[in-house]
Amino acid sequence: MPSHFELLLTDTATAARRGRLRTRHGTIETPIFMPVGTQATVKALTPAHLREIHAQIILGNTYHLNLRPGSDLVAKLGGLHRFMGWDGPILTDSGGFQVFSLAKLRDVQEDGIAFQSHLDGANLFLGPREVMRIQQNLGSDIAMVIDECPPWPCTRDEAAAAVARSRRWAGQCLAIARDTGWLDAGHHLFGIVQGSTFADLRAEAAAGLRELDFPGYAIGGVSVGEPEPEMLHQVGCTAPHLPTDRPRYAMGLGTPSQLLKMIALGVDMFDCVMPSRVARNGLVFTPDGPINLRNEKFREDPRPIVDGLDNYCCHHFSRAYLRHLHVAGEMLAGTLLTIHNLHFYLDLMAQARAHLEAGDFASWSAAWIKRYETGAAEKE
RNA sequence: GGUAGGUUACCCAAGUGGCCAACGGGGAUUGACUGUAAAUCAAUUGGGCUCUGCCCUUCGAUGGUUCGAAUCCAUCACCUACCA
Repeated sequence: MPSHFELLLTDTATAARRGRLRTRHGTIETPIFMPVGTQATVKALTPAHLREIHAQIILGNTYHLNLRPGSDLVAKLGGLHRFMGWDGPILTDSGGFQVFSLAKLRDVQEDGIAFQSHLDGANLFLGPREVMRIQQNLGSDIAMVIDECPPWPCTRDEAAAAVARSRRWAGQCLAIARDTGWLDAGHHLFGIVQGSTFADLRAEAAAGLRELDFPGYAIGGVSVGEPEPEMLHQVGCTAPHLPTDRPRYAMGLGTPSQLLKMIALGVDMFDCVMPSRVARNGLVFTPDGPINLRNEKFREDPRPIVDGLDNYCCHHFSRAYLRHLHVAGEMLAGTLLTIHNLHFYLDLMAQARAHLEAGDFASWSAAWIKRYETGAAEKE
């Protein structure tokens, strides 16, 4: 299979990579963070905002969009890009994670997963055939295979079963993508490595997917409640088993410092609801750690969240004003703080790319992480 | 001047003899948030401590009844409505 991924360089001191991925809607420079837009919107932002903070690619969600408004409707209206007014690349998650997050409404069967809609209780079924049809309807630039994402902790038998099932489903998804001309048309399909906390199962899962030859590979089954060291360990022992000439995507992660640590482990792509969700809850990121703008100490703080950071929020507004908006329940707070947090993440990735090119990624990253985790922001 | 009702913690507001430092809201303070059922959720909100409990001070003010009062009685202050 022709690769649309170009590995520009690999760091000498770490396993970090600088890459470039071509999609139907544009080229993505990696490492990259992808803002999450589950329901055909990155909550609180317009596509214009996303452009302004230099978002390269965003996420959508198969499960949610198929439930509402329905993928047939989206297809009828010209596909997800036109529907939501975003002409950049879109990656759609398959809904496998919803098996985990909506566990009470789930029944994992051999050829797919039976869900009960969290909206109205209607029965819904997602298998390889369904998720591929939905993602084709949506017109995803990068589709994800459907996988089984077991909770943490889980037994070795459960993890092994999830790996086997996920591998089988991955093969079926890939066959559909090939047979329908989806891949030839320039769309991508990523396989997902499961295996929970069992390194050998993850190696086995990676090998199995590698045989199938995917355009890209994701590390799944993380950010499901496990402690951070465990999460980093699993990412670290999965990445080396993935082909170097394909993009690697750690699903659902992470904090700013976690991102840098995972870049050093050889991961190229990330997505996480954290920056957008916590923004709406008043938490914002700074180079000195996160701060909770709701805190009384920011009541009269005239400074921007991050002095000198080049985004609309930091250019125009004080912490005192942003705190006021949030405390008063004004919806503009969600917009401005989301702009800041996502830009902070995207800017961090841009810095990482620059330092990879400059050859000083390791030292820069170590210093950045040290400053961030020292938590000077909280000690002011 | 008369009659009736009212005065509870930052605000609103339950509670009419012991299970009351006092329900419930709001506000405030703090925390959580990792492939989004989240503009959500949780804790705290009289003071002190040797803090899964104990002590002190509080329900307009003062005095009283009672083993025991936010709850009953008396007087006073203020608020509201109606009558003069």
